[in-house]
Amino acid sequence: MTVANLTPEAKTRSRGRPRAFDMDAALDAALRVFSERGYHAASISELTEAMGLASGSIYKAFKDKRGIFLTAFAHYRKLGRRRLEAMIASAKTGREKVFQMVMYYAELSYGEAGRKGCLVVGGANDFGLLDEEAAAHVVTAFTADEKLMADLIRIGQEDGTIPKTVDPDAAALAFLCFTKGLRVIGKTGRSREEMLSAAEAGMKLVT
Amino acid sequence: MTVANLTPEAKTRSRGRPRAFDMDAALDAALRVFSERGYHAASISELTEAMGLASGSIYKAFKDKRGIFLTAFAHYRKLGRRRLEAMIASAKTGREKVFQMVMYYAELSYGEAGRKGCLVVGGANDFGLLDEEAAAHVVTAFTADEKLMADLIRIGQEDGTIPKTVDPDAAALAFLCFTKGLRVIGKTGRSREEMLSAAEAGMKLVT
DNA sequence: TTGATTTGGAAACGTTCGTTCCCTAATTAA
DNA sequence: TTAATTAGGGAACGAACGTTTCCAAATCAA
Repeated sequence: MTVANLTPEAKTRSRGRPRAFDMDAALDAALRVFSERGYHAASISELTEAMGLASGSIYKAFKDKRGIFLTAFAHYRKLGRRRLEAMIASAKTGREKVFQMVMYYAELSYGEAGRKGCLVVGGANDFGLLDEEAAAHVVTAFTADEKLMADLIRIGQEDGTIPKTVDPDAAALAFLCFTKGLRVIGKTGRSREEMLSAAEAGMKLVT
Repeated sequence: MTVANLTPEAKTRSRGRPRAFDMDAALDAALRVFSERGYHAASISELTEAMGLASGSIYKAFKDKRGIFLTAFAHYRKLGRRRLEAMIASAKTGREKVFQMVMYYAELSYGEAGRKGCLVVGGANDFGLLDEEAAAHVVTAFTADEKLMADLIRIGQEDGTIPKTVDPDAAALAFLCFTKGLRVIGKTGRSREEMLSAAEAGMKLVT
């Protein structure tokens, strides 16, 4: 959003009063509100309080409530993807990578993180009919996850840790459902042990 | 709600003007609004229009918006459970019963029904923090599903169609996540073929 | 220094929300 | 018939919502 200009004078400070707040911290706060309360139940008052900004400032930085959400959503995806890829990179075989991905979601699906919930899953629920654009962002997020999982499965099939009889696309979609379902159930307050044993059971999908 | 009295004069009509609208039809309409829009985004105006009732009448029949939701929620559960049990009853072996249960959700997870979404999944998203009572109803619904699935798995283990090596509780929770995840992904508009192949892949959970 | 530009913040705005009130209609009990 | 009771419906209400406006503060360009 900042530094979009790539011409020679790119990094020069823009004119006018400089932004005083930390954008990432503000988005983290917005994220928290949106995922705990959902898009519609999150009010501007809650957002201003959590972000530590007056409504006028927010409306200058983002154009409206939807803009706050969409920006926070992109921020959320970026952070999540980074963490997920780090976990996957730590695994050696394809099967282990798949397991790490499942574990990533399982670890987010209990306790406080579980109760906060997933912004993408919440978005799928909040933008069913109207707002095609927001819904498209949700689809993009799901599709990226699904494709990543399919790639990991194929890696496993090449290194021999996953049977060639598995249909990578069908299994990837099944995993997508499974991991997003973990996040749904996680909102209802399950224990770490339950979620981890469900994750282990889920690995049967690549058998 | 009506006919709660079981004393001798049970079935006598209550005093005052009798209810003119069809309660089940009204709840069906409320259901549609709530699952398409979510609890918070569903306005009383939308509900009155869909239910064909004035706001005054609604507030007399249910005490408030929350009351409409809770009643519609119970109605939804009753209908769903009935359909689900019918499908399960049509299957002979435990494994086939599990498959029918998975198929039940897969068939609800594409096209129009998919876009409408699941009221229980939606409820899990809409009542995260506040409203402990509503959240408890969601937990009850999930738990019932999970228990039913665990029972079906045990049936399969007794009739020999599901390996005894499967942990029924872990697998049931995994199936719960998987089927609720189907409903989440179903909101984004997948094809019947995709969902059915995901359902088939999901059956690996009882392997 | 001056002017242009942008941010920060608080107050104010119009709208819509959930809810209540009140009057009329329909039914039972006496 | 009359009184009591409950449902139906629409108008009205206060509150909260998302948004806009306006002014002071901070920075850059000249």
